[in-house]
Amino acid sequence: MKKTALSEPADTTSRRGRPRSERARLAILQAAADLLLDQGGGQVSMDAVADRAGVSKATIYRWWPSRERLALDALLEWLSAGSPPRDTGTLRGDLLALVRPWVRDARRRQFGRVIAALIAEAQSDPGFAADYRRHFIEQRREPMQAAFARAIDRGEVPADLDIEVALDLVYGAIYHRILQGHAPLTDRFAQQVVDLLLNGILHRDRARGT
Amino acid sequence: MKKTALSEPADTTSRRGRPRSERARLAILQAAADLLLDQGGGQVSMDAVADRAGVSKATIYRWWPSRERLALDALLEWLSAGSPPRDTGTLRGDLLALVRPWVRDARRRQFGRVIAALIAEAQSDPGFAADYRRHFIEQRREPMQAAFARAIDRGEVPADLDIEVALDLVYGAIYHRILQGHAPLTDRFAQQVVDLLLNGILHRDRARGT
Amino acid sequence: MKKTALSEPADTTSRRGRPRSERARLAILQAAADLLLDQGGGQVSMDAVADRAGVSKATIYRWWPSRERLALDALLEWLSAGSPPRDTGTLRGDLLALVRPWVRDARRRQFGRVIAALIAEAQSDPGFAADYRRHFIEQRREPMQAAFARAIDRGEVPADLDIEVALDLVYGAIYHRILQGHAPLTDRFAQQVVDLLLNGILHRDRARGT
Amino acid sequence: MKKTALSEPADTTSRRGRPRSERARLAILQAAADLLLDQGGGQVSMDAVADRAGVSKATIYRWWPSRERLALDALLEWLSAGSPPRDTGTLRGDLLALVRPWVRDARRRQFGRVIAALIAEAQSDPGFAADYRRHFIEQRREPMQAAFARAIDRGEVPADLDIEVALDLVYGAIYHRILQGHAPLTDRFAQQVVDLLLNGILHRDRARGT
DNA sequence: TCGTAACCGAGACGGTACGTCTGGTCTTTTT
DNA sequence: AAAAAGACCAGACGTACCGTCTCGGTTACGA
Repeated sequence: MKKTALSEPADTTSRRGRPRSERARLAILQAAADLLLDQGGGQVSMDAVADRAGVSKATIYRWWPSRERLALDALLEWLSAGSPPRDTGTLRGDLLALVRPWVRDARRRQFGRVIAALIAEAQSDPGFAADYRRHFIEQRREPMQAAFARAIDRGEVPADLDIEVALDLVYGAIYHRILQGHAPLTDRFAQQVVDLLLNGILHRDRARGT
Repeated sequence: MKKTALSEPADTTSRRGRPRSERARLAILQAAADLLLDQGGGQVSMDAVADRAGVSKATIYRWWPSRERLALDALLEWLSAGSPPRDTGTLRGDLLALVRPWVRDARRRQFGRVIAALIAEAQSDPGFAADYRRHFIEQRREPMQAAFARAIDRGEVPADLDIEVALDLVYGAIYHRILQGHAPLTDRFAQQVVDLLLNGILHRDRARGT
Repeated sequence: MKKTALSEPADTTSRRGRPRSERARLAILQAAADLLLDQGGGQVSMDAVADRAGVSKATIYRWWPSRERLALDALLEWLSAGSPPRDTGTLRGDLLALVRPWVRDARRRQFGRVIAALIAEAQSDPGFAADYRRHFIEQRREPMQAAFARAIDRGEVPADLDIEVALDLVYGAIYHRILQGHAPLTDRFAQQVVDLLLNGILHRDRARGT
Repeated sequence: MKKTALSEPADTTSRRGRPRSERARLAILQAAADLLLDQGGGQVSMDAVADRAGVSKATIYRWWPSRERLALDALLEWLSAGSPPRDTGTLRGDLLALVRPWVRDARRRQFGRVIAALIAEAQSDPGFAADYRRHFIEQRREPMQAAFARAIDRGEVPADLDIEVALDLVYGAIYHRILQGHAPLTDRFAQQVVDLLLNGILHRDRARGT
């Protein structure tokens, strides 16, 4: 299913009048995505999108309520080839399978800028925050929650583990590097994060390597 | 050390000309901090600050190159009562001593908005990003790095621990909750993060491979 | 012909998009004219005009490139009730018919200030100078040139008269009093100027009345 | 006597304290004159003069009350080599002797701009207007008034001639060309103005050459 | 001789206005 | 009905000067 977009006008079962131009819709999303990933979040002005898409500003505002909503939609369209979650048999395998593609996406062009702009907007627009969390955050947390649940079923981890906290450690660390940029975001880093979370950092009673 | 501000005129040993008005400086920082923490990052317009501080825009621009630099400076001034790092004797104690005050600061009024706005700006202004990291990120990482180093000295954790990754797990998790707002940021959460990092999440009882 | 204004959008045969608001145009010109003639040329700040007209500055700048262009346009609108040139049958009558209304206009409120400000601006803005001359200077010179031409046809003055110089004597004297203000600008003065120009100041050999 | 300047501090008979720096005074006047005649009247900002003269703004304001006063003073200093009025024996000779040097001065670099700016300022500053007229206008009218008086004594022109109007015709025409710039200001023009004024433009009974 | 009054440089300060830009809305004509 | 065009209001942006002020340092008179 392609259209998870936010631009649906409520219900659209009534079919009166001129139908919506698919050409315009795609041009707008494409222009927005280009601007997002080339110039960064701050450059997605409605004027710029309208200009680049050959579309009038009013047309954009008819379907998207704000710049950020459009940016989110464009980004979702662009990311939509999401990896289907896999069951590798071990928690470590599952986590790496989930984390690595995300790390690779996040390393792209101006991804940090885009995410940062979305987060910033989410701080002051509750409506947008809800959409953002649902489409961006929860969508990635859910498969990882399932992986943890499977690990509990397998007896790999204690049943009283607070899964939410564990998720925050994994995604938090990755987001931290994306946003703060104090150190590079590598595959090796992703692996280190997973291993540190699984094993902890304290010495064990008996010799146990990382 | 009090004045870590960004508005210092280099060195100022030459004392020619009218001296800078401390009154104006404080009024500006206060006004900026108020606006930041009351309305959120996006409301710190230069006009608003100038108006509220009873100061001319030109005076602000003489000392701060941009809105964001001013916001950062105001925030640093506001946070300046930093807790001096303590040595509690255990890594767990040290981490909690560092993390808890930060969590409490971060829970305040519109802190998330402010941080988010600063991060967003740092994405596209390298000069600002450098200042932001130096004054905001590194300043908090350093005492925690020292805590980890002490733990290694004590033999509490393996000497080959990658401290940077450990830091990212702790601060990343906290920042994640600050910014994404998907779950509350409590003292209990801070403790869970520390314990999970220290002990890992895997069962300990029996022999366990990686 | 009413609209000699400078704010015409070239040709505008294409009628796409929202049409220009005549209400805004008139409000701007009225506000500018009021400020011009009440406070004098220097007080026509764009902010003041925008404020008084209840219009955004951007709207003004869309149609007028500069404060001075706007001032000129407002003044032309205000003066537009121009006297149609008359043929009185004698050069003296024609000149007086042309000069007297101009003298009366020029005696109004802060006319000198306004003209002086326009002239000052014309010195350093060639584009504005062209408009200024075309709409302000030439518009008044042309009917007087015609009057002189008719006088030559009638044999009233020599055919080799340099009309331009004669015009400069008449209008120069009037402008001089407007701008320098060293003596009052009266109807009597206008008549003296005309008579002096017509008869010269040297004694005539034999009796010749004024 | 060289110093007709406006910057005299009242009376200055008390000679206490540091005497005024002649070096600074000259640097300021020179800088102002340079800016006036190179860039035109509008560019004589106090900051620019202070900068170019290597002097503090406060020093300028201590001796000159405003930008325009300084500009006038600088210009007078620059023009000071005034031609002493001559008696050539005929009115025509006297007028040409007075008008020609003035025309040559006026043709220089940015003279029009400078005069226009002074006139514009004089419209709204009565104090400045008085100085301007005294030093600029009257200074040039007086010798011409004397020339006309001599012509009346000689019986060259009627005793009831209104000299002020005659002066306005001559100077008005020249100023008109300086300020409006609709036609060049040549020596020939000056001569035409004088001759037209002397002889009038109407046909005479008998042949009389220009 | 030496205090002191006036000067000078530097430059920060509160202001005003500039001209530009973007966001979001509104009003037409065209499809 | 929807799209395209584009005018509109609102208001922040960063800059340039204004004229005032507070300094510290420097003359050169006059007690």
